[in-house]
Amino acid sequence: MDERQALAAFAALGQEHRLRVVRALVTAGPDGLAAGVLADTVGIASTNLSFHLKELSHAGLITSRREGKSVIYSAAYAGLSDLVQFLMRDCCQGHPEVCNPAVAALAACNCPTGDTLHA
Amino acid sequence: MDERQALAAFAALGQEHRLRVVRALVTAGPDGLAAGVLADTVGIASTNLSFHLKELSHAGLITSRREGKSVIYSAAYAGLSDLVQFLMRDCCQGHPEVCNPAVAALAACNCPTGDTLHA
DNA sequence: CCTATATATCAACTATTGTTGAAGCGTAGA
DNA sequence: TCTACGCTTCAACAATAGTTGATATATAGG
Repeated sequence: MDERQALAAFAALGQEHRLRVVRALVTAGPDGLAAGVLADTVGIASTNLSFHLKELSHAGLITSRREGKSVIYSAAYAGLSDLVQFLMRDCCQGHPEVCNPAVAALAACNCPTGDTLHA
Repeated sequence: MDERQALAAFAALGQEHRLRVVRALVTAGPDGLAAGVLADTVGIASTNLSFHLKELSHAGLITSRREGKSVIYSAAYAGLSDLVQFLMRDCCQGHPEVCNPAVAALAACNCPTGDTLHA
């Protein structure tokens, strides 16, 4: 991930409605949620949601697939991961014993194992 | 961390100059960097940098201390950690075996151990 | 106490971003 | 093929954020 992508991703997350969308999708898991459900969850007009979904998609934070009349959105876990990596890269000039917060970040997800999703 | 703080933090990181400041400080480690050095590193006027530093400080992403004539800024590792935690909280509805990206995020920092910095 | 250095604040301007309503496309079922 | 539904696109407006230059505060040294 380069700076331009990271900027797009952080800017995308720095907006109330978009952050709620991403959190809803992260919670929902790989099955995702339909655009209509998201509009209700977040509480905005569908026309406005569309704008934000495009923004998030562009930033690589969500993906979409059509399913009948609905469009289903889901979190792009690899994109989220890359973003955190970008932020923490080169931390403490190669003395990571002081940059433990990433450990805490991991703990929040309670992920015991796994290696399939990250590109 | 609540939504308001997370929004402030992500919005802060979604700006070219502020993202560069944070990355420079994350790289620098706990010793931090003087405002003047940051202005040169990032390539903006000091008056403009001040504005961005206030924004980052407000968002809980950096801290500052005075040292002689200079003001030294450093990354708030706990704040960064909280932010990632907020984003990943409740992921996959309690089925974390699918949300492994946080593992990758951790790997980026190569932190073997540590528990002192996170509040 | 005066000057130089380092950083912060303020007010004005400019640029960017978010919201809304109207209209358009794709899919499903009658 | 006609109608209904779900979602997206477009153009206009409203709101917010970033930059700049002038001015102010704090510290250190002469």
